[in-house]
Amino acid sequence: MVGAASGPGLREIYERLHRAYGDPGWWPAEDRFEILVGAVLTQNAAWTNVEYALAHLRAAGAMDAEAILALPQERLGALIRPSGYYNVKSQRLRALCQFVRDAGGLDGLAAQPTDRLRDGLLSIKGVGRETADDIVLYAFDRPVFVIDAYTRRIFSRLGFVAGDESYEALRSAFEQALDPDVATFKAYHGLIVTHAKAACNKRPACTGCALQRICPVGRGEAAA
DNA sequence: ACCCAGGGTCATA
DNA sequence: TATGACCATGGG
Repeated sequence: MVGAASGPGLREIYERLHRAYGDPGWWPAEDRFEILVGAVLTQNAAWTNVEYALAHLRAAGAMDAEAILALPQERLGALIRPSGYYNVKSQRLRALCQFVRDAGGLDGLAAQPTDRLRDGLLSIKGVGRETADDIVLYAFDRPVFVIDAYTRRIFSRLGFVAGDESYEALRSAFEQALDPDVATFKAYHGLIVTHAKAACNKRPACTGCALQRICPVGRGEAAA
């Protein structure tokens, strides 16, 4: 599964990234509920745009499930407009808030075992695997490894995975290759995104980047 | 003007 | 299972 035939392991990749970028400070949020909202709003959207939307919700006093459920759909859409897909995402936010309410609030969710929590989140229309795992890891501090497009791209170029595995297969592989430490999982995903933005998502090849010789290069280009 | 971003759903085959 | 269309804004 995961693991190049030779060379550094997942743990050493993490060390290199951490050495280069420090603690990425993920997930940036003022409180736990904001992580749930941000996880939905950031779907296929730039985080800077999500910040505008989050600021609007805070300013409107709508940073909690009941307040959001009390908003007219159109009003909610207007508040989150900068994060894109506002018609879709306003419905997804409502569904998420309804789920939180039905579970007895965030404390009710926090009392659930990880599998039940994750399955519950996945049952929400508009919450897929990555969004659910963002929430489970960053808002509820459970050791699940978040897989995203960057993770696939970087680690397939590094030769750790083929890249076309199912989400669950990939998640399972990462979780079993690492000690189940929540703080490490949180930082690791943040570091992957930080690195992708800093180097591996750009052309030409990133000279002197954190992963050095094993660093992947730009999209669609062969490794040096 | 074009490309993309911290995805997910739905219809179709 | 696996493609493709669709959703929409702001920054490079």
